[in-house]
Amino acid sequence: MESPQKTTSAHDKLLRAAAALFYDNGIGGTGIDAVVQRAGVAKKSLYNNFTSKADLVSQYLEARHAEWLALNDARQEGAQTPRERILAVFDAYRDHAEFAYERGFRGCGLLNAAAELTADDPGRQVVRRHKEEVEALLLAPLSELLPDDPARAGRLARQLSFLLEGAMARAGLEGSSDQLLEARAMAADLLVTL
Amino acid sequence: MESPQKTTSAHDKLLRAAAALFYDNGIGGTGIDAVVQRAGVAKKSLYNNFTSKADLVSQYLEARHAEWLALNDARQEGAQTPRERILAVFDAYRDHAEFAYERGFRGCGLLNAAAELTADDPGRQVVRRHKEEVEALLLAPLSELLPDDPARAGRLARQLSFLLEGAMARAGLEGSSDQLLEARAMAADLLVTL
DNA sequence: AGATATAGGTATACAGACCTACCTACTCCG
DNA sequence: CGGAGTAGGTAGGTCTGTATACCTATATCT
Repeated sequence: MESPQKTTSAHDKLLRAAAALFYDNGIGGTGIDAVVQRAGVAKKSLYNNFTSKADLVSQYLEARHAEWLALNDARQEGAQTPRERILAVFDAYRDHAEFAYERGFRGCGLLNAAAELTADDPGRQVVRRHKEEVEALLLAPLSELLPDDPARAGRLARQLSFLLEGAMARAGLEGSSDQLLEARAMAADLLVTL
Repeated sequence: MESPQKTTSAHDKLLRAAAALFYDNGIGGTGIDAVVQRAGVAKKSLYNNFTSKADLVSQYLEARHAEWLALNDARQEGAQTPRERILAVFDAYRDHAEFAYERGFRGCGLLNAAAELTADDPGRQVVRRHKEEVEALLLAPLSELLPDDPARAGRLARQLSFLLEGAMARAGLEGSSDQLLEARAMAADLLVTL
């Protein structure tokens, strides 16, 4: 089987430790030794569960994406109208921002990672997929609201996703997640005319 | 005096080389040796002109900020109305995006650097100042357009700056600067109602 | 011209990176 | 039970990074 949870599998402990350190100090700024020390496991265990640091990074990115999806699903549960489903995406982003580790909020972990990965790194693909998925989640309700104008729905989805991304980038710079609330309010404003 | 241009001062050669390498490979991904080799300069010269790599990074960030300001000034020359002055800021960002080195476009160098710098790094302060300055450049014409509603002008400036930032972040991910054109069009749309 | 500062170039200290090796111990499973 | 797989722990190997030292050569300034 995959891993029927022995105590708390070394794999999970490593991923959790890597998540905190990668987010706080950056990927390049985090050494293998720091990860195993924080995880409280032997270095051997790391290389039993991951083929390399790049593999650990890749799984870290996937995990953060999955983490956000779960938060979004939870928010979508409570959303009824298309308009609420759009704002739920903004709420999910804000929820995700609460995942700050000890060094404080530093913006979107996926975006930060992409900024530090080289252009050909496979990890960037994960980040691109994430952003596409978010945009699709914005587009679906908009298409419902504007069934006769798909072009406008597409432009609006893109605009909202830019807004979200920009708010996240600025939030990371300032170290606060207030910008995500602002962005949500802006999105709500844009939607009242529909 | 400062440095009355001997031939092409080592300081400039180093900054130019660092700019290309930092932008293409990231700051952490760029070693001192690579910088001096590309600059065609001795390592001694680096440590004569800069106290450390951190100093080089800091001056790199300042230089990119100044570079953008120059591009913006040029664009503002041709702008007459407040509306044009706002769109000129978007144009300047697009101009700046054309500063791609051999590895292609990778988004806003300042934002990428901030993503990879730790929370307490002084370099982040430079990036914050840059973003504040951009937002101020957006706010001034909006205050002219909305002299009786400064609150709305402020919100709009912030929204436009989020739009710009988000487009830049996405553009860096995709490796293309088309998103900046989209953002300019969105901004133009938002301004027609004023 | 002579003094001072800057530059080239190589060698090197010193730390930290990623990864592997070896040995021991526990646990799972037929 | 006995063997295989996973885990802990330490040690080391190789590479790369930042920064300095030393010596020579060139350029600038009085």
